[in-house]
Amino acid sequence: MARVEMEKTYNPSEYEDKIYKFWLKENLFHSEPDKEKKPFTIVIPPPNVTDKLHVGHALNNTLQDILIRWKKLKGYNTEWLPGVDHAGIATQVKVEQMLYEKGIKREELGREKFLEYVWDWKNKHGDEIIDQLKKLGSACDWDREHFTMDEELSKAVRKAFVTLYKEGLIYRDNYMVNWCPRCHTAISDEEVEYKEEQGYLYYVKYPVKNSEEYLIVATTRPETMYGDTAVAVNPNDERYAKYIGKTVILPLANREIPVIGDEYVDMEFGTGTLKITPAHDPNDFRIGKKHNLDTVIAIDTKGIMNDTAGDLKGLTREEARDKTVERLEREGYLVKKEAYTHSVGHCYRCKTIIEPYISTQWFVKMKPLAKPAIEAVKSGKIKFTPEHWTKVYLHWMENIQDWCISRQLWWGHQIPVFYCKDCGEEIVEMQNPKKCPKCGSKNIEQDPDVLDTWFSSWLWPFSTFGWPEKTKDLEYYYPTDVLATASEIIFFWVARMIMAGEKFMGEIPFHDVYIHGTVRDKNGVKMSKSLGNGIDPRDIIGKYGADALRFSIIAVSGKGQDPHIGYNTFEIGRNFANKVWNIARFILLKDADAPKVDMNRLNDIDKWILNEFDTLLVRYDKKMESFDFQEVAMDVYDFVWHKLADWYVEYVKIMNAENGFNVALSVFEKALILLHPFMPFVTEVIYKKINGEESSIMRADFPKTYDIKVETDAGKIWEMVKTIRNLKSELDIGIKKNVDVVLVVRTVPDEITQNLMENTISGFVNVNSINITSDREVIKKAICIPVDEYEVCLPISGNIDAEEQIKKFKNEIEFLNREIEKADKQFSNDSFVNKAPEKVVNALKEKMMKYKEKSVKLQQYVDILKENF
RNA sequence: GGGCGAAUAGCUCAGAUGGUGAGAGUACCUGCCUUACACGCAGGGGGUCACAGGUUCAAGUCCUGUUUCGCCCA
Repeated sequence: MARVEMEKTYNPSEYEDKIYKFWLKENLFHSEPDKEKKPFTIVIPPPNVTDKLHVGHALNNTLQDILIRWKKLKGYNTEWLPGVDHAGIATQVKVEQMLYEKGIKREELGREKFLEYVWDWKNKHGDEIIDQLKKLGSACDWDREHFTMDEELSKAVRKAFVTLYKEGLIYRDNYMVNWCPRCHTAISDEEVEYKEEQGYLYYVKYPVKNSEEYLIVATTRPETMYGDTAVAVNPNDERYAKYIGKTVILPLANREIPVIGDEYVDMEFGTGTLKITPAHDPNDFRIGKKHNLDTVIAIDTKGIMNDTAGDLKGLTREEARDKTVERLEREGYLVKKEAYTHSVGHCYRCKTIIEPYISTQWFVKMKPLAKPAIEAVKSGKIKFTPEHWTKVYLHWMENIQDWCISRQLWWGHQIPVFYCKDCGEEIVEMQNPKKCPKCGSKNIEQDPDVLDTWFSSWLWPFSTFGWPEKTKDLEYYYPTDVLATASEIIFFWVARMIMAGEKFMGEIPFHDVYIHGTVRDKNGVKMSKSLGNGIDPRDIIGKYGADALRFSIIAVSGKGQDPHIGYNTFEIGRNFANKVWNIARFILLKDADAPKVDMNRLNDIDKWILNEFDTLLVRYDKKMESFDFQEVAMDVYDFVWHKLADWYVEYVKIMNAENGFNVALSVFEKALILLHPFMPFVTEVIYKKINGEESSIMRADFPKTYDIKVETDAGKIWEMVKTIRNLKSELDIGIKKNVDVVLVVRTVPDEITQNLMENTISGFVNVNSINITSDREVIKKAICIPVDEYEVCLPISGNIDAEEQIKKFKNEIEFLNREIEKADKQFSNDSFVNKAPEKVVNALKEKMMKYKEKSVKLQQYVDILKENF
């Protein structure tokens, strides 16, 4: 093989784009159904089309890429299907803002024209996150990239809607929903974020009609009082039961409302009397229905007070609250206000405070859908990792509420329901109706609302493979294998996908759900745009390289733990990539040739590194199967850096071992393959340097073990080297100064071992001479340290700090004796000897024998030091 | 209010089914630009494993409680 010239440090930006283009050119990410091969399939959690890559995406996609690349090396037909979702609210808001800056309102444009603008925006900006995924090195099958608004996927959405509608699982109802006054649409329960907020509990007098008495209600939202239609008390409450059936006067509005009894009222809370505002509170809504109360809307869809609020009309909710409190106080109705912390719902997209609002919306009945999805997890068909998420999933599923799927937006899948304006018929079919099937009228109108984006995302694992058509792809790739995502969307998406899979495919969508942590900054705060504490992955890739980003983030992400990340975190990966690069640089300077490893010429050191590799390899697959990526990454790191580079390559260099170079290259190349899923770029660059520009590590065979199966002396040799280095340092002998070394051992080993020991040790440390002897007299004129059955001795001529050495030895002896004493106690304890596994008892016995031996030797050294120095 | 997770070296994190001087990376100290690498090499210091009980021959690891932090649900 030709000698290869390489730069001193690895420069990722010089290679990464080129390598990615090569992979694309060679079509290495693409998969076609192939009955001869087993598929391994992942569908990407589709990022939002308006998104930009953040470190959380980097973690999420690195994990998926690791799985895909590993399985590909293992010989699977891998398919990683990418794409983005249309993000109804977020995208519409973005485009509205853009138009607003140009002075255009969406209402002026009309639906069709507006949607043209949205598509235009999507085509211009929608690829940003896709480009970033490519920068990361993601081995996505771009030929199968999908978008939730594609014609194909839109058809799937319609099929799902029509199916559920015909089965009575989708219904329309006038119901209280979470309304976002800013986005001007209903949102689902899951899209509401609750936050603790500091507010007040206002105590307000409601006078009882024809009496001097009054009831005091406590409320956090006095501005809603214009919509009150009752005051409720608990019928079991002795204080108030007598008022039930009476009438109170609503202050300011001067409206008469009844006092009702309902056990829902918490007697302990506030004063024990509750104002009921059915139009603006979900609990009140329920009570209102139960008691047939009037519904008075006081706040409109934009969060503005209406006529019922009298001259407060036109004010925002916040303004109205202040004004109302002011008036109540002035007119003597306000008893007091006290500070009160309560949980307030906000829109997850725009953070505006949600206004509960009664409106006509479309809902999905969830209970029947949840049943098989619960079973799928309970039976173990679907497994969550880490396991504790199972409970979270089941708890939510078992208490599931109906899903509000209509959104008052234009961007999205328009609800495929048509109304006959003449006879009122509702038409829901796969094809748009030309006339009313009931009365024949052509006066037909489609529901103006669109569906929740998640109503398309929940079909993602099969809609992307062609459902509802029975395609070859669907048959081959479904069910997919693993879904990797963050815990935030277990409800939004994971749970719903499982329901949809069971409902429409009759089969689970994946068998493993891997939940990774949320990326946080150095202070443990979740990274977010609004806080400005996020690190842009593009900066990291520019500065450190994609491999460094990937490796580092895996290295700090414990299974399911939230990683804390700062810029210097990425040095882990960058330094490692450089180390790998330099190992290659060193080995490839020689005419190394892995296939020419002469297995008959292996010495103990060679065998040692091959053994170490085998150990790594066995752990590797096991840990990958259980999603312990951090452990795998650190295992590979440890092997490559601290075994291969620090000892073996160093050995080959020092000894200029010819066969050793071949061994080094052989092991290194295999290690590269194991590292490839974590650091795809640098491993590919080096692989090409070894195997030629047209080769690809992605086509490599997964390594097999060497199966050497011999114990070697190599570990002892490394121990001796470290001991001598340490002694030189402690005795203030310069590291470069040559010393004489004597290895004392009861039985001198055979000549081959002797030579190996002498040559290797004298290579690793500077020595004049090195001798192996069974003559223990040596120790009398030397400083020694026991290493296994050997005593590593440096004969001492000059002055040494004997006191220091004596102290060190004494400490060690003390420790050893303490341990021996402890162990003796255990051995005399019957329950230990009887109950502990034999393996443990024997191991302890053996260890104590070594400890005793060592203790005796050290005591001898102390005596000698005292006498001679 | 209920549930879940975390608490191990200054910092970021590891520590299968309990088994015997608690590990890594960083940062720190001491030497080294030793022609693969200063994004490096060699040597070193640093931890009553949050706290209090308990189970056990044996607890960082299991149980109970407490504290602090984070998340989810209502």
